[in-house]
Amino acid sequence: MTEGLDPAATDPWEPVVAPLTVAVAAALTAHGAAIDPATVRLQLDRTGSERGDLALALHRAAKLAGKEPAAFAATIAAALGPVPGLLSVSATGAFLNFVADPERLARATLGTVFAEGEHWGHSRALATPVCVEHTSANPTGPFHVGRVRNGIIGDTLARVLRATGAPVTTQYYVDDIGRQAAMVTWIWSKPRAEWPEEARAAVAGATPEEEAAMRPDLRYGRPYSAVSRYLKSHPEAAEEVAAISRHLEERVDVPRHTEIARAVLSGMVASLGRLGITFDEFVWESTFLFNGSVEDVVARLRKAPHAVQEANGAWALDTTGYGLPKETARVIVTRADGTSLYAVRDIAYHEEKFRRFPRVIDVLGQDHHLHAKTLDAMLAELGASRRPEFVIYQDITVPEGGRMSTRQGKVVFVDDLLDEAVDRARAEVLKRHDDLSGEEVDAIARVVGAAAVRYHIVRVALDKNVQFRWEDALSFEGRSGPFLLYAYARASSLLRKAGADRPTAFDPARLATPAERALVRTIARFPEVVAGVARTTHVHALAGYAHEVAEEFNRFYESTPVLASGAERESRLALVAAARRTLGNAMALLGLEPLERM
RNA sequence: GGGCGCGUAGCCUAGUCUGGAUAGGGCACCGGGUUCCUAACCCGGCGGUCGGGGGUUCAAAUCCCCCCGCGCCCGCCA
Repeated sequence: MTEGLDPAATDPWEPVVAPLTVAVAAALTAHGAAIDPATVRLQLDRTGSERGDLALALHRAAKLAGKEPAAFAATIAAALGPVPGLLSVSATGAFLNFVADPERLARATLGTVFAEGEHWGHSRALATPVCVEHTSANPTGPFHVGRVRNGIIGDTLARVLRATGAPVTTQYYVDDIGRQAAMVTWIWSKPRAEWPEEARAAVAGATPEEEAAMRPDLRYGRPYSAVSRYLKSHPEAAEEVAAISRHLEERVDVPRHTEIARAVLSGMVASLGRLGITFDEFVWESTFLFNGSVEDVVARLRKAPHAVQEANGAWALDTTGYGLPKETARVIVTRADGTSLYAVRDIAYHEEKFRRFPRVIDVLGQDHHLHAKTLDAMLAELGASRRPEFVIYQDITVPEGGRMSTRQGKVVFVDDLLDEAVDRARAEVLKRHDDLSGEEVDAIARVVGAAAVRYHIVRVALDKNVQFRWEDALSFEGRSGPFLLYAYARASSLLRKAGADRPTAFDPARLATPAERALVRTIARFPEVVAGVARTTHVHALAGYAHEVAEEFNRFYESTPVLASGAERESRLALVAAARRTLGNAMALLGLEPLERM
């Protein structure tokens, strides 16, 4: 679809910005401030205001030229002849303000939107294949909201990278041999009568039939916290779990282990599916143990320049030279008994990734930050030529303090949140419609509920803790997922009523009201936003942009008649179609399903 | 104790990388708007020592230093 198109040409602002930066750089250079166009572009303020669409501060350039700033700005403004795409240039104090030609921008913007359709906003800037690993929670029970932030960030990032031309493979790394998975197997392979009292209590109340009907992650996950607590005070039981772990590592058959792990994972994945999160591949940690690659990594690490053997026979790596804090510089490679640790197995996994992908991105919670640095140091020690890029996000915290924790009972499960969101959405739908079937109502409620939850989590910057509060997570107003869906549905309704699904004929001169022009300017920024998110991994910026588009569309909608308008009707319908397309494409990148009506 | 991240109105949040002109939104609260295209909306109002102090600069929410608060990490767990 976009074949043959110059990637830069798909950004409607580009035909304005490119000649402008060249012209300004030339004027500055001619007046004693030698600055190249690239620097001008970087310093150009594109936020837009009532003063203009673009602005440039000239204080530094004035200093360079040895002139008084305001006078210098006036000189430059006067020196700039007509610039293609610009309506006016003015100097205010030491600032230069530029107003883009709105008709030209409207023509370029709507034209590009219609030409590119579902690829509008996308580019082919990043051609390098990339593996995005995210979520990777242990198969021990249902997802809580804290865990799912990883999946929402990872899935959104994968969608954005695909939209910028990268072939993306998403992976979920399943730890099927560690202590956590062993705990689940340990309890479920015991007769119920031999379970610790607290574990029995955790599963009480369900008949065998009810239990069999439960989704596997819910079913097998119930005794997990009780078992975890029990093991802390019962070393003999902890030893049994450790034995299971060892057997797994030694490939001794552990009855039911794989069956349970797979079942639990299938339930967890179903839960993520409700949020639109899917994976291309599941990678089982055990494969690296069984195919000999862990053994190989261990052998190479023991011969590495900074390898040291402890008195008890354990092997470690001194990573002091890699910038890790002194206290954590000694990384254990193998235990005294010779068995491997998670960090070492993760190296085998990453070496495998790099054999297949030139670029590797890992989405990790902040609790794994040190692990990420350690992994990087160990890969360096092994002479790896490529390193993973880490996308680190902060935790979701709860009002009573600290992050969510299943074991401490400070937890909200994804399914419970989604169920509540869908229930509330259903009530909202029923308030407004009596013409829909039960299935239609349910279908809308499912989409709206999922959008509310997913948007609530992506909207916050990665490096910020998200405070979880039910009422905020379930908001259908203001800066929310349903707000986006609502604007989309309104636009869809207009086009439906006009009987024009794909209006493409428009006259830019007819889009002259402030609301129309503001909407065009916002739509035009979409490609830049997508490219920026791909570059920075700041997926929350996309959530913010989508809200802006919906907001501008709503303002336009409230202030401007479309169907009942006269000569402007066709052009306004085209603008509605462009807004709907932009919103739809942005929502697709955010993993939100559009609704034609709600 | 050491390390990483964060601190913006009653609450949540954008902007910090790349310093610029009155710090954008949302929730809550107050006041308006529907014989008209979906009021899950729009318009107006209220509300800000950008955690505190110092520094750099013509200019600091943004850069540097110190301090305070919060989250997390510092396992031969994962």
